[in-house]
This record gives sequence, structure tokens and C-alpha cells, in this order.
Amino acid sequence: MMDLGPRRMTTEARREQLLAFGRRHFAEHGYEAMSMDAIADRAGVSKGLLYHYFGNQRGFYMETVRSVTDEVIAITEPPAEQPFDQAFRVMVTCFVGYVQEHSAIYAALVRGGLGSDTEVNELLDRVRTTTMSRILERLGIRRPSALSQIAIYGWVSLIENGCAEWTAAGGASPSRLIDFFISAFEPVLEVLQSEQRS
Amino acid sequence: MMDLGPRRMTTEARREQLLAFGRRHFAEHGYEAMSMDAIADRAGVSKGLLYHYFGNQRGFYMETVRSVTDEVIAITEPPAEQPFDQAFRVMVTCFVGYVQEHSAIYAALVRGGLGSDTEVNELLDRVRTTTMSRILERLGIRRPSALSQIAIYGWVSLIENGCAEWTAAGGASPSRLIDFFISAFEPVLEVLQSEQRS
DNA sequence: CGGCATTATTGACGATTCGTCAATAGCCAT
DNA sequence: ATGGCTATTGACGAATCGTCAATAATGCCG
Repeated sequence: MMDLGPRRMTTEARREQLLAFGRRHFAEHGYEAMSMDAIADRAGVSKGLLYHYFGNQRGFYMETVRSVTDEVIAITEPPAEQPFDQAFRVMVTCFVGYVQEHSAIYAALVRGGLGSDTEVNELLDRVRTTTMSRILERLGIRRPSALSQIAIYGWVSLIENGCAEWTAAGGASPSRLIDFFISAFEPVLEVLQSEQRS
Repeated sequence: MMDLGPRRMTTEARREQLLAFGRRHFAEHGYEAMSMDAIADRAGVSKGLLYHYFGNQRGFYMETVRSVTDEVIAITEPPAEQPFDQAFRVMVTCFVGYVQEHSAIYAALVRGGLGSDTEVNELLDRVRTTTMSRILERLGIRRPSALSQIAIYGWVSLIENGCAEWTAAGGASPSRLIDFFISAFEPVLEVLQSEQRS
């Protein structure tokens, strides 16, 4: 349906091809909307091949999601040399840029448009906790209080869902969006500082 | 397994009983972790009865989720007589209180611990958009800009996920949490005011 | 070039689960 | 009591999941 013949590929190449297909497919159709037979047909391979590479239906979905979250984590790495304010802005800007480019799959993922259970949420949470750690590290905070962690976590949720809503609404003028995200961090910073003193 | 005999109940009473069971069951086991046969067995009724009341497996799950989101919307209605600041605080406080009491089901829902696809997210979004409308109405803003809506939406996501993280971390000292949520609204308010002028 | 070993790929199969529906059984009115 | 209404049941057909022995494409080596 998609490929030409059942050409024999190397394991790695086939795997990458199937994951790329998975992103497109799940972004459009979601999880469990189609049977594995139908998915395999659309991908141009046999059902057995999908099971061979990913174990089961969920495995295919999970690996696809992981390929996205890993990419987000890699792209939002803040530059090491710059001072906090600049590095922070770069991080936010890169995140918004990524969502803008990959809005189909990522916005759907954040907004729960795709099937998201405990296991999927663990992958999304890895993005959030990684971002938290980077911020805390840059600020030199080694042992944040419970409230501090909740504050940062809440802010990360704000930019995630704000971005998702933004792309859904057309995705115009990212600069003002970024400015708002940064200003929204101010109350968080205040919590961090007051908690740090005590 | 749960009930005594297959006593014949009124339609409404049976429905309420099954929904109450659904909350407990899905909070603990999630969606699609068990077959309908197993769920019916645990509920102490036949599988056919579940299908009779809710149409299909997803129907049972969706109705259960809806019973929760409807309750959240009802409980977070801000008092009409008081000025904005006070009404706003009451609303936030009620929300935190609800999450604290029903943390098992609601935190799981927000954090994606339960299966959440497009349809489920529509129900969760109804909570968010209702909160947005209430805030805008109280502030007398009739036609908010796109950025204004995104800002409020992001803030609502912040308190939702912040609460979920808070209960997961033990759920102590809600007053400081509430104070943070209210202070986190300040940047949103600035956006609303500046957008309103233009 | 040709035959062989390796392994990527397939499709039919058994097991499980979804959702249906005719049959059953409890409750109320007369 | 008894008869009608309807809440409730469980066996059935259809569809899907995941497995596995068979197949075929590729590369290697003589």
C-alpha cells in the first residue's frame, strides 16, 4: 500500500522507516483506531514484521512516542556557556520551534489526542523532569523543596499546553508567546528564591 | 464478586452504582487493562448489563470520566456576589480541595494515568474552557485575543498538573500551594490587560 | 558465476475478547 | 395468585491479537 515490493532491508533501516511511518500514522489516526492488519497494510509490510520489530501493538506505539520525546529532550538542551536568562530564553524558543514544526505529532501527544496511559505519561514526564533538572542546575539549586518542584513542574505544563493550544489556534507570532512564557516564570522564580532561603 | 445476588434495581439506582464502581475500578486499574468479562465479574453483574447501560466498553469508561468532570465543573463555580480577587481565590481553593479528596481518580485522569484520547480530552477540556469563561466573564472581557486565551489556558494547565504533582508528593500544606497558583496568575493578568487595551 | 547459509519477511492459525440477542427471572399492579 | 413489564443474563458469531513454521531475498565464498 505504501512501499513497492517486500524489499529486504537492513534491520536498522527498516526500523527507522517503520518509526517514521508510525509518527505519521499515529498523529493522524491515534492509537488503537486501526487493527494491526490494517496498519501493516498501510505501511506496506506484513503484520508479522511489525510484531517482529516491536513485540506487540503497544510496543510499536511506545517506541514511536519515545522517538519523539527523545528528540524533544535533545533539541531543548540549553547552551552551556551563556548566562541563565539567555540560556533560558533559548530553551523556550527551541521548544516552541519544535512544537511549531512537529505540531501534528507533538501537540496531539501533549493534549492527549493520542492514547496516553501510565506508560506513555512516563515518557512525557521524562521531558518535564529533564527540563526541571536543567533549570535547577543552572540556578545552582541542588535540593529544591517540594513546593519548588511543583512550581517548576506547573510552569512546564503551562508551556506545553500553551504551545499545543497555540498551534491549534493557528500558531502565529511566536515572539509574544515566548515573552509570555518567560514572564510566567517570574512567580516560579520567586518561590524558588524564598524556598531556598529557608 | 461484589454485590450479593442479582437483585433487580431501578434503572437510575443501578446506573449510579455502576458509575461509582467505575470510578474506583478505573482509578486503580486504568482503561483496557481488564476485559469486560473480568470487569463485570468484579462489579458483581453480567457483562450484558454493562453493555445494556453503556453501549460498549468505551461508553462505560467515558460516562465514568464525564461523571468526574461534571462534578469538578459544579464544585469550582465561583461565588457570584464577591469581588474578583476573593471569588478567584475561592475557586482555586475549591479546586485544590476537590483534587485532594478525589486524588485517586482525578490526578490519574489529569496526568494521563488513565487512557486519554481525543474524546476523553474533550471532557477535560470542558473543565478548562469553563474555567476560562468564568474568569473572562468576571473580568468583563468579552472578546479575548488569541494570546489571552492561550495565557489563561496555560495557567489552568499549570494548576491542574501542579495539583496532580502535589498530591503525588504527599499533598501537604495546601495554603502555600494556593498562594503560588494565585501569584502565577499575575503574568496572565498582565497579558489580559495589555491585550485588552489594543 | 553458482550454490549455500543466513535472516528478513510472510501469512495462516489458535486463543482471547468484543458486542449482540433471544431467553430468563424478579418486581408491581390488579 | 397471576400476568405483564422490563431488568438481567449467558451463550454465540465476528473480529482482533500475537505466534510460528515456512518462505524468499541477500551476501558470501569457492
